[in-house]
Amino acid sequence: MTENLAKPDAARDDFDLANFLPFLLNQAAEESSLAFQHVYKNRYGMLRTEWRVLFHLGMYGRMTAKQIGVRAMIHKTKVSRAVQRLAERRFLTRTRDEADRRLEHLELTPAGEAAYRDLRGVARDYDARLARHFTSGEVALLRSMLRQLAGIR
Amino acid sequence: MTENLAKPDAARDDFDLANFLPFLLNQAAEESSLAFQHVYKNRYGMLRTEWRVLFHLGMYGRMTAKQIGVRAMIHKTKVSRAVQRLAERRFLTRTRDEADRRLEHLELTPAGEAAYRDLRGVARDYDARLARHFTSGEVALLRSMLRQLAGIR
DNA sequence: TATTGTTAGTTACAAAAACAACTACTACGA
DNA sequence: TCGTAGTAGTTGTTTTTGTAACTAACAATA
Repeated sequence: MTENLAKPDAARDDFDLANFLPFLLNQAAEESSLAFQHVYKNRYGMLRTEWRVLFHLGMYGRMTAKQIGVRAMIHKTKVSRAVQRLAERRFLTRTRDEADRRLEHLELTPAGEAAYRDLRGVARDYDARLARHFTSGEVALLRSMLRQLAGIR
Repeated sequence: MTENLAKPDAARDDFDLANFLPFLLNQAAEESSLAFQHVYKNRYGMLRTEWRVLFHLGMYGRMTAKQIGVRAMIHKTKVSRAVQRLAERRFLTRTRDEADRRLEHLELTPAGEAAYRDLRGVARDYDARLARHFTSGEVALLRSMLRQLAGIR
């Protein structure tokens, strides 16, 4: 092997991508979501936005697409398409508001509730499994820092 | 406003999506990447995978697409397309290895180096700005936990 | 030197996301 | 009550991804 090849073991400067917070956050988010993603995808054929919409309806009950979008910081286009797909699969019902006909109230069907409860259980276990690698104080700090970084507060 | 609407301020059960680690990680990753994303996108027309490839070449010097993929945990298809686009824009050169003609050595052009140095500076400032919200101990712990969650180690 | 397996990288096609334009409806002011 | 502006939600079009199949080159071996 010639010697003018790069030595990929030593960075050429002091910048370390692996310590760059946006990069680290993305890697951690992707990796730590994989198995959960696998569950909602294979068990219910759901996409990322779909389980998020399902969870919002499951946690807070009936609300409009707009409300979901604002709370979950999801663009209305994505909410609209997620709602369509969830409605097709009979996970939720849409009811036109007669007082303000622009609004559509969304509500989980029994099937939707069942899926929500199932996935909620999976999520609880999943979260606990991730947290188990750290002390409870560390996890509390992590959540608080992430909330701050996300601007959720 | 009618009173039989959902009260979205109180969850109906004890599960809190906003504390679910994969969700929190995703939100934090998305939000905290937005402004940086804006820079590499608008200043150099780059996509996520492209700046990552650029950074790997910038940090470690000449290497093959395969090596980048393994190091950065990026699928070869994505690397291939990112390399194509970076080559079109003259940010890198591709040299066929004459000893093993399957291999292609990638190397930043002066323009690529300049873009890397510029973005590296942006990344440094950006990281410092994010870190400033916390103590240095907190940030160190955060990075270490994220690395663990990402399986980077 | 065929044969089979493996590796590096590309390409084709389907799925999904992003962005913008659009419809239907409500609110408000002249 | 007409015009204008704003809101809720949908649809169409273009980019980007994801998946899998593909080509070209090397390696090992019979």
